Amino acid sequence: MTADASPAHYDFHSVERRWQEEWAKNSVFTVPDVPPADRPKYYVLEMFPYPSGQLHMGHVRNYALGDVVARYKRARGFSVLHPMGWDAFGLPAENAARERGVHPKEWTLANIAAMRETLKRLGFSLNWDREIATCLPDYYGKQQKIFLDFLAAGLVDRRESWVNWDPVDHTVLANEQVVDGRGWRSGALIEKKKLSQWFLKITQFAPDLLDGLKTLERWPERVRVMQERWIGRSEGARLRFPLAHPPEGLDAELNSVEVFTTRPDTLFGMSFLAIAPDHPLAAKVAETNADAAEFIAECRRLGTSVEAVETAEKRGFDTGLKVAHPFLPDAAFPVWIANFVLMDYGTGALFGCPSGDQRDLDFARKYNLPVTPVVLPAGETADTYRIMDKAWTGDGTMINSGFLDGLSCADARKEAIARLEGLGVGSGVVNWRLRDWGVSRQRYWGCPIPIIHCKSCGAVPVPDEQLPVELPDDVTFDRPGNPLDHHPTWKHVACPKCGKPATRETDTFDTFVDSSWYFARFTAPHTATPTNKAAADGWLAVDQYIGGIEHAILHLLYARFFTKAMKQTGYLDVSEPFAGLFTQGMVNHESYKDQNGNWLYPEEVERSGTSATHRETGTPVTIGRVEKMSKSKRNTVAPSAIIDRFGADTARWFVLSDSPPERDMEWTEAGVAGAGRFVQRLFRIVTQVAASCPVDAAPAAEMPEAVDTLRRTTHRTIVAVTEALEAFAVNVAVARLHELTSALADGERAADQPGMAFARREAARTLCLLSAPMMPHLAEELFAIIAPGAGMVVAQAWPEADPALLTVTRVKLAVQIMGKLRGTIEAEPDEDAATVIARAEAEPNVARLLEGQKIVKRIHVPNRIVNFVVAR
RNA sequence: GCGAACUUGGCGGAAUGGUAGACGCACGAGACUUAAAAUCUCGAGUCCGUAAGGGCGUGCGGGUUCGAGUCCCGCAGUUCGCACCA
Repeated sequence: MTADASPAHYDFHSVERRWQEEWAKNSVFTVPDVPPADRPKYYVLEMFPYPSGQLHMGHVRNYALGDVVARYKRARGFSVLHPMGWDAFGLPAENAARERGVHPKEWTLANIAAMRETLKRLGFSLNWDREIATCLPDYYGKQQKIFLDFLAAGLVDRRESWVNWDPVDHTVLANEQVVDGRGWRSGALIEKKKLSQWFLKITQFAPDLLDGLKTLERWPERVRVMQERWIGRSEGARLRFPLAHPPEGLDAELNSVEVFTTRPDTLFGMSFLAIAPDHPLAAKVAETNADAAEFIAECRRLGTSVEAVETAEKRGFDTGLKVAHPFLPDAAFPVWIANFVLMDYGTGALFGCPSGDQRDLDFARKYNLPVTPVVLPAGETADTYRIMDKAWTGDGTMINSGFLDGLSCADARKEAIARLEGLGVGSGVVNWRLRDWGVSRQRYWGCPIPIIHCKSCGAVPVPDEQLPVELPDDVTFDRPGNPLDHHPTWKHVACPKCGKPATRETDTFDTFVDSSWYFARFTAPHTATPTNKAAADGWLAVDQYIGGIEHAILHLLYARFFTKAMKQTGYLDVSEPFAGLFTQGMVNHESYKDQNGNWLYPEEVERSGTSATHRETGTPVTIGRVEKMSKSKRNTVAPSAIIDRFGADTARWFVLSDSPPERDMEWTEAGVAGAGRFVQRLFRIVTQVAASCPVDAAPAAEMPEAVDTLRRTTHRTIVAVTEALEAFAVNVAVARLHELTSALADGERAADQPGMAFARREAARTLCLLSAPMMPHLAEELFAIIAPGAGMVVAQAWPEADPALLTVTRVKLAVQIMGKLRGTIEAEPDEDAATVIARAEAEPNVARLLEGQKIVKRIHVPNRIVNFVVAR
């Protein structure tokens, strides 16, 4: 499809390029680092992309939506910061290096260039001077500085931690890279291995991160709920169970087992103590007990696969050890190693109360451990109450519980904690599910952790003047493991403290670190320090953040943590990075398969009605599900190809048109084509108006009906589109613009009436201004034609509706009998009730149906409805 | 298992408790054309009826109300998130 030369055809290629150049030439989207004081600021940010090589439709939707907000707010008089950058570190670059021999840096920078090109063709109102790429030393060097400041502030820790180790690739894998217990790439059986790792102490901020959620009113409720659960605050008690007969040579630390419980009220129902397979005491037992060692090894193998966790039955190993009970001096309870106890939560040990916890009950039944009911539900009697196969987790009255008998569960919890504290063996505590954030990755393509390991001085921070610690370019990927480790010289340096030979840390940061502060860097991307305080304080928080729901937990939580930690270290002054969050839906597409079951690209398929055939071979094609665009299903549509065929405005208009932005949308050929037709139609109509209605056309004092109707539609549309955009209902705004377009086209029929030329120009001009956030190029082009000399659309204020044209002159009311519609009548606005009701009663169809009925009630809702209630 | 969201024509969807289906896509009829494309006009929830009009309609069952897509209770289905959290 090529643009033809006829004047009625809109040549989007040249027009779009021209306006993009015009905007760039005039730097219209440039804002200073410190927001100007004369206008309110507005910071719009979309989640920056990973430079995979090609922009996809999800990006187009995300950025089109952000651009609507940015351009709208600009028109409303805000000074808008709208930057773009690249989340440029990460594994795919290393994979490309290993598979195709391209250097990760080259690969990444080439991808960025390609994607930047496509983004620019889409005409987004981005401040390109602020572009950043996380893989450049200018960015990651500042990140190293922040890390060292966090370290000095006590927000960083180095400790041993379990990782998924791939023994073939010599690398650590993320949980999602372990499939069925094997490495996703090598297929090797994954081992659990302990490595020294750097941790960011996000748990220090757990209460702040939880409380902060309450202030995030413009976040989706479900995201807040997900984060709340992830942080996982719970109240309970910690207490120690001393070992009755500690084995010889046991560390004092292991003489007792510490347990966390939310149910200290049920302590008298205890029948065993269970520890995690990774618990230090389990390891101690395994030293001398081969069976225990075998059991632990088995648990670890199972632990790696997700399905195994789902279906694994509760299994345990009796260590033979016994513990004493703080409230029952005469009793002793067995210590089991159990596969359902998590080392990561609480203390890695629990006391089992089978009557009050389903897991404990299942475990007790399996191993014939005693079950003592301690909570009596209302309506049961102690003598006859038995626990069968369901534990009672609800409220009730304490029984079989010594000094707690007769208390409610809540009172018993308080009393139990008081007693534990009195005995000095435990206390009430708040426990958090949130764990510290391990940020070490054994990879090349990431931000180097700025630490030097010295045999005498330990882990020494790289001095500020030696920052950034740059990645060496001369690396090879011809053998497994981390290239930084194999590099002949890079890691060998002098210790900054003592000057003796030492080695650099060869781990790099988790890439989530890179994206945890980029929004702050955008406020002053060229400053020598990580942030410029005045810029950061001036622009932050981000007023509207837009991205996919897949980042609901990790990215958003880490960014919130970084903001609080950066506040503590003096980099900025806000507590929350994103005041408003919008999560947009995915872009889906039909998928296609040929007769042999191979996926086909949309452009290989010829659709006709409900069936499809292969474009070249003519063989039948199976139309599959509508699902997320993905390379593996080949159901992708490349934005650049769409821009080639239809132009940027059409692509943008379509992704904004039909579906509400928070929901998934389906990309269809017919849909884009329809959007393309609308672009052409608008162009035709507005150019026709410009040609036939004089520029100096004046409004008429007395407007004929058609003129009045068009002007009122114009002004009502201003209100409707404004409301829709404020509510993020872009699809509704699009619908209202369709309506105004049709009304404008209708105006031609009454072209000769007094004031119509003015009304049509007004409608056309308004249409340009209102559609500019969605179709900025077309809006500029048409505005230049319809409003010569008025300057660019990007320099115009958002239109204001004339209140005089928003009033209604006549209203149509529905007339109901018993709530059923029976007719409609017209009335003056706010006409008195008696007159309106009388007119309603006289409406022929209503009168007919009311014949012989007794009206018991007449309901009149002014300007809306009249409803007659009749006796039955 | 726990939690959340959603369910409206052939399709995407609209609708401060007040005329359900705006707007778009697909579809049908007509105009223009030698023809097609493009464009323009008109039509359309469904059933009965020539029509006027009427019955039924927002997943299912109940409730509140003069009036429910909208509020409340229960159920089903779909989707998403978390998942042995002591």
